[in-house]
Amino acid sequence: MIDLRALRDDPDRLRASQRARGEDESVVDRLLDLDSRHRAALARFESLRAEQKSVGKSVSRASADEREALLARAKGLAADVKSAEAEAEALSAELAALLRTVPNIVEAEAPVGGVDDFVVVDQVGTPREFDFTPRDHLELGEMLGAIDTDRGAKVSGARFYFLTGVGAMLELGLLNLAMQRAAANGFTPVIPPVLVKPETMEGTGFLGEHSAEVYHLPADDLYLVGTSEVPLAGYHANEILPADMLPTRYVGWSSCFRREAGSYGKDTRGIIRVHQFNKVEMFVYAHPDQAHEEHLRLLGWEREMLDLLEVPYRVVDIATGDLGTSAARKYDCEAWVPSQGCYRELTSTSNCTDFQSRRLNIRYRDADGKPRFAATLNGTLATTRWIVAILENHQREDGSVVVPEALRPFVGRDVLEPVTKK
RNA sequence: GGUGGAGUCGCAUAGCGGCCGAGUGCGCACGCCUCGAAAGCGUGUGAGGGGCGACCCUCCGUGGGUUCAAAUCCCACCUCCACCGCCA
Repeated sequence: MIDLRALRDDPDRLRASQRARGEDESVVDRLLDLDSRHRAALARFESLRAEQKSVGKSVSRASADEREALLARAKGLAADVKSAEAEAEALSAELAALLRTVPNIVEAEAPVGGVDDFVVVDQVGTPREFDFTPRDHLELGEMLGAIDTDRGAKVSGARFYFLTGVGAMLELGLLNLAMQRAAANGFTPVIPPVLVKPETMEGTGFLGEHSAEVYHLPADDLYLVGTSEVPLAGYHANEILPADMLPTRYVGWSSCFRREAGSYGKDTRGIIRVHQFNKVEMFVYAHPDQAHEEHLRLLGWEREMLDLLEVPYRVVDIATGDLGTSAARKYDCEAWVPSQGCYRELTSTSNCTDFQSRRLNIRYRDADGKPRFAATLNGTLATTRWIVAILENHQREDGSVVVPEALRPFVGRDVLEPVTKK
């Protein structure tokens, strides 16, 4: 949620942001209009209410003969107050509803444009030259006895899979390495709930344009999270954090659930795009003035992980039109996938500034003792999808896969050997 | 799932439907006292919102209701505690 008072002072800032996102600019004037009507209604209600209170008080002190008249007046006022309050509340609800549809204001430095207008910030490593035809991750996974999508489909349906044997070990190793690195960097490890209440899901901004992506359990009115960003953002909801607590860094490990609605026919093979996967996610509560620097630090930690896994990747500055609702700026790291001959997203780090904090009411006490909204940031340290990049980039002609050095202690072996020839 | 109890301004507690429209203790901050400290004394001490301002409004788990007036009465829900049952 954006800051209404800041909007009053500088409406052009939101206009520019909406333009950059390719979103409706007229919302600015509708907001300003609703806001002033709301404040007028509120003033009306408040003065009537003040009068009602003072008249009400005088009722008890009044003599018997004054009483009748006062009571009549008080009754009249009660009715007026009720309708004035209803009017103010209606406008307030309308304003809040409109405000909820407005995405975060983008960082001025973010590249402007759509999905394809990202800027490549850096490129690390070069795609490997194969002197044989590289296999894709699913073929490798099946040879290694690591990935079983047939049985995944049998048991749970399309976009589900089993990780078995070295596949399971590889995933655990990857996630453990990520947790271990994050802990070493000062993050507090967290295993959060993966079912959350509506207000938590709403607060993180996932029930807007992405609501079709989210699993909902109607019997309990709970949502399955698509990332541990959701419970980690809710963790400090409705709290005022002491100033010296910032930045507070958490690293969450959770299963993630996504409906992948509307992606029929896209990435149907293997485990690139699935309904359930595991993810290690960094989540930081920061001082708004330090959010940008913290964002770059998160990117740095993501790159450290990718470096450890020895896969070629590039860093991409996402364009304004492709930013999520809550993000003011977003960097993705994309790893080279040999079988596809292109880079695919492995990490994503967003600076949500105080957008989520406003919705979730997450504050900190500033130096002057006043509560202010904190900034929130998130970034990926490992996901199931990384297995794709690891298998494909480190494969050998016979279908075996060399385990990256850093992963070996966690996986327990140097090379994954095929269990079946194909 | 059942029965009983409880949810008040950081913590702990008080609170007859209006006259305290939230009191007291602790904690905290500042001041006095002191060579310095402790103790003692004094003052202050929540959040959100509106108004140029004086000020005003909202919030006593949440949401409804009764009333001129509700922390206080009624209804529903949520959470916590205790015990019982069921499952592991």
